[in-house]
Amino acid sequence: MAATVLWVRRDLRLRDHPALREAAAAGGKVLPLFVLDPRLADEATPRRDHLLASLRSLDDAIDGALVVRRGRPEQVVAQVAREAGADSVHTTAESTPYGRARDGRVRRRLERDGLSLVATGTPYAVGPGTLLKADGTAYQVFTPFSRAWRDHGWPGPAPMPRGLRWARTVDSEGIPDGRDVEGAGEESARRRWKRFLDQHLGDYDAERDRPDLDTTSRMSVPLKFGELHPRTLLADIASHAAARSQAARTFVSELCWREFYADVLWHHPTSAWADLKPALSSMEYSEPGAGLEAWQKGETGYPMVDAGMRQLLAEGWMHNRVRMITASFLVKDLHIWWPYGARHFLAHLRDGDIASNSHGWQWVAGTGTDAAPYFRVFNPVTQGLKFDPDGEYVRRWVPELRHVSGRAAHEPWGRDDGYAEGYPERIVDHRAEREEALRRYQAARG
DNA sequence: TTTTGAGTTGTTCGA
DNA sequence: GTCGAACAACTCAAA
Repeated sequence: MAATVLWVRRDLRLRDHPALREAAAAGGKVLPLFVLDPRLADEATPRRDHLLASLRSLDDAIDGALVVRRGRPEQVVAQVAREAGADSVHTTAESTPYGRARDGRVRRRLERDGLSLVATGTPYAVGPGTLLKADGTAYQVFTPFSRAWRDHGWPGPAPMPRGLRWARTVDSEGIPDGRDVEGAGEESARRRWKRFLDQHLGDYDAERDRPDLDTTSRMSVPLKFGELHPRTLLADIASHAAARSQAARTFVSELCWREFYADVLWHHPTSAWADLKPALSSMEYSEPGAGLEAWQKGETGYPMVDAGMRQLLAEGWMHNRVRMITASFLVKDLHIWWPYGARHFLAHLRDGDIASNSHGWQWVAGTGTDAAPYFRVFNPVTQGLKFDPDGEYVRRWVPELRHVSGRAAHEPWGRDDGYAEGYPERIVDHRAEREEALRRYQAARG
């Protein structure tokens, strides 16, 4: 019997995988294919490193059955389907502008050959575009969306298919060499998740905003690559002893933010790189220059900002609270248009997700759906004192400040013990730039 | 159909 | 130190 192709993309797992189940249900062997699209795969980024490591992990888990081919998806998928003698290609639906356009091209190409592309499931508990208000339009505000999302509910995790057999009839080009990445792959993600459930979920409400404590789940990366499905996480939380706690509700709410932003992008594809709301289109921005560069390197002279930006470069990850602080600094202290910052984040984040990244930025910049009010300007010092109360996070990432003990590390200036030691002076005065930001927003609104 | 009130991850100021 | 008000505007759902 002919094989069925399972075209995997951001679903690099075996558990809770409805498209895999559908492919297996077709009756024949399943041929798992990953296409290295040169448009994405040639960029030397932390995300690519993670992708390759995760592919190796998946390939190991299925005894080397993964077929990896390089090229344009519409050509490669059709070619592999032909080689395998398949009459259908199964996949998990994608909802980003790039993914939708690509899948449309692949679908049309396959249909020309008399084959079908069958999309089952999405990387979300509730597929983007599913929830609409009573008047039939999309949600624009998080809270009503989250109520509708909870009320809608979701199915339990998909069981493993029975009698699954992998096809080994098509040659693979192999997975390109890449840096070894710690924690890539489904099993590793599951271990991290179990540890979070056992040790940290109960304190999530109290500790989630603390970048000095490594007690968040860090599930953004596994969710980005589909090493775990959010449905799995939601089911595990529902059966957890702390399921009814405020901590659990808060964690579920964070998952919902991810789903909300995917939904917004579904309805507004151009919001990936352009202001969602035209209200601030006349906003006066500063040209990115030395300020952008200092921000990117973590040399602004504001310890909390610099710690975050350096963590990003070193780890390919940044604590969510610090993402808001650093983003606010670029947009409101340096007055630089948010896509410059979003692009930098996306270039370095292992979890870089177009929907969450762009809309998180637009939330800070005040240009998005359900955006923060324009007068909400983060104070990098106050935020540091509040969420890194002992200065541990700052000292971890800004070694120049290691001799400044305690919370004083957030305000190293004006000291007579020579704090400088190579740490830059503040590139701007926050109080003055806050006023300038408010002035520009006022002018743009007028 | 229209009105009303709640919501939204912050900061600053002044009592 | 602590606390409430002010800082707008707009979406959404209930009344």
